[in-house]
This record gives sequence, structure tokens and C-alpha cells, in this order.
Amino acid sequence: MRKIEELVNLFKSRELKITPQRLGIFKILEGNTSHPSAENIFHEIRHIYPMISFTTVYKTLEVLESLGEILKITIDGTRKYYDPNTTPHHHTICSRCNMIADVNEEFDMPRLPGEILDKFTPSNYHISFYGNCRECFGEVKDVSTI
Amino acid sequence: MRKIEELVNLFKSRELKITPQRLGIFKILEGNTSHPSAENIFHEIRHIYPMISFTTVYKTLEVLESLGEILKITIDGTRKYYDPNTTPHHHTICSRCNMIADVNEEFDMPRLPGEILDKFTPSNYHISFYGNCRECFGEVKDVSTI
DNA sequence: CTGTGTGCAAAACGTTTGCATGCCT
DNA sequence: AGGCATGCAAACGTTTTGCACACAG
Repeated sequence: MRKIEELVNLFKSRELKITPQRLGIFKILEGNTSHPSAENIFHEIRHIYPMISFTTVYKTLEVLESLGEILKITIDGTRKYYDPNTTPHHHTICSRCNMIADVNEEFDMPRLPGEILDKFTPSNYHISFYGNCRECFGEVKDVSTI
Repeated sequence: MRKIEELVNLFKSRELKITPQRLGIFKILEGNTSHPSAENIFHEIRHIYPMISFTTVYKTLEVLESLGEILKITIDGTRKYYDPNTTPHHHTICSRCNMIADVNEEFDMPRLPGEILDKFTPSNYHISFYGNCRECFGEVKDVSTI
């Protein structure tokens, strides 16, 4: 996602309106690496702009996504997350606290076997690294009993 | 997921009952590489066992998952898919028809940069290869206009 | 016979949509 | 002044839950 100033210009050039609600959402997303859900964004913006509705949050996220300014990402099946970092990158996911962090390192795309390449042409790829973040590491012995 | 015969023994040893509904679900899942959703399974089993309910499908899948016999996988945020192949593997996903196929090849886990390893200990990883399957390849020129 | 499994209906959950009103430009 | 944005409420699709009845063990 570009800087707020540029984003405002982009909106104006597309005849999209700048409202306090939208500006608040822009501010929350700018530089945000926490992969917030719509609900996270909604609760955060309520601190600043208490009368905002869920609908507006969703609709603004939809506009930003359609402009290619944010990505909707799927990690677990329970909800969608939004990421203002639109350059391709990978993620680490803590299996205990579900924290998602970015991996901006670029890796060579692993080479698919020939039988698959006969039937499928990959254009990009995404790696999810599962494991434990430092806070959760060491407290995980009991996971196997779940 | 193990073979149906072994699965039946496993259920019996855990005092879990074998019902025609459960057996039907086992049969649909055995060797299934199509990553069916609960709805897919429900519709397929209805051909054989027309009075089965969605509830039973979900509850049986839950039991199988808790036994570690199937995995619940997340690809898009709209629904969950079930995979009887519980050995770690990767997937190809066609961006046009959403078909998911298995990649059983093993790759070396890409090495995370030191700054990340300080904060996160990976234990396994999953790669999603996005692209187009043969059927869809060549019909994708118009995607950029969406 | 006992208790787990089934199936209905309803609730829950995140997300989307229709529509009247509000307000940015 | 015009039209896009907002916000409410209701609809939506998927999954979960409560409860009475059925049936596998």
C-alpha cells in the first residue's frame, strides 16, 4: 500500500471520496505488519471514530483491494486477513498463538517434478512456515495431548 | 488416512461406533485426492445414503480429524477442505478454476534468515503453487481486466 | 440395556447486500 | 446539486450446537 498522501491522490483521481472513516482505515493499515482481520481494524478504528460501522470497514477494504493496494490473505479458514504489503512474501505462523509474521526474504521457487509441470504451469508461490514464536516456544510440550 | 479395515478396528478399539453413515464417509475419503469440502462429501454420500444429514458429515469429519486420520486444509477463506493424505505435502492451485492438486515431492525447507530464526522456530512448512492447470492455461488473457 | 450417533432445527460466525440517508466534492 | 459513501438491518453461506430419538455395541 502506498503512503497515505499518495493514496488520497489516487482516490481523488478515481473520483473516490475521502472520508474521515476511510482516512482512519488508511492510517491503521499504513505500515501495518500485523495482518489484521476486518474485526481487528474495526475495533482499532472505533477508538478514534466510535460511530463507524462494520459495513464501511468491509467496503473500504474492498475498494483498497480492488485498487491493488492491499491483499486479502487466507491463513486459517475462520476469517480473512488484510495485508498492506503487496510485494510477494512468505509468512511464519505460530501454531500456538497464531501470530503471523512476514518473511521478506526471496527464495528460488522449488522446481516442480515433470509430471506436474505437464499439467500445471506455476506463476508464483507462497510458503507458510509453521512452528513457534519465541514467546510460545518452550510452552508447547502439552500440545500432543490435545 | 489408513485403510477402511484398519480404520474400523481403530474405531472399535476406541469404543467409537461404526454406522452405515460413517462407513460411507470412509469410502468417499479413502484414496481421495480431490480435497473435497464438507458439501462435496455430503452430496456424494447422498447418492448412496440419501437420508444422511450435514450434521453427521461434519461430526464424522471432526472425529476423523481428532484421530489424526484426515487434515482440514485452508486454501481460500470461503470453506474448509478435507484431505485424507496426512503425510506433509504441498499443493498446486489453479487461479482460474481453483482446482487443488497434490505435490508429493519433498523439497528442502528454505532457510529462513537469521533475524527471523531468532524469533521463530519453524518445524514444518507448506508451499502453495499458484498458476494455471492445463485445462485453464491459454484462456487466461482476460484475467488482468477483472 | 446403555450410551454414542443421528438428524432436525436453530444458533453462531464472518461476510455481503439492499436501501434510505448523509456528506464529500 | 449530484452522486458516491455510510450505516442499519437483513440475507448469506458455512459450520457448530442443543436436544430428542435411534441404534450399535
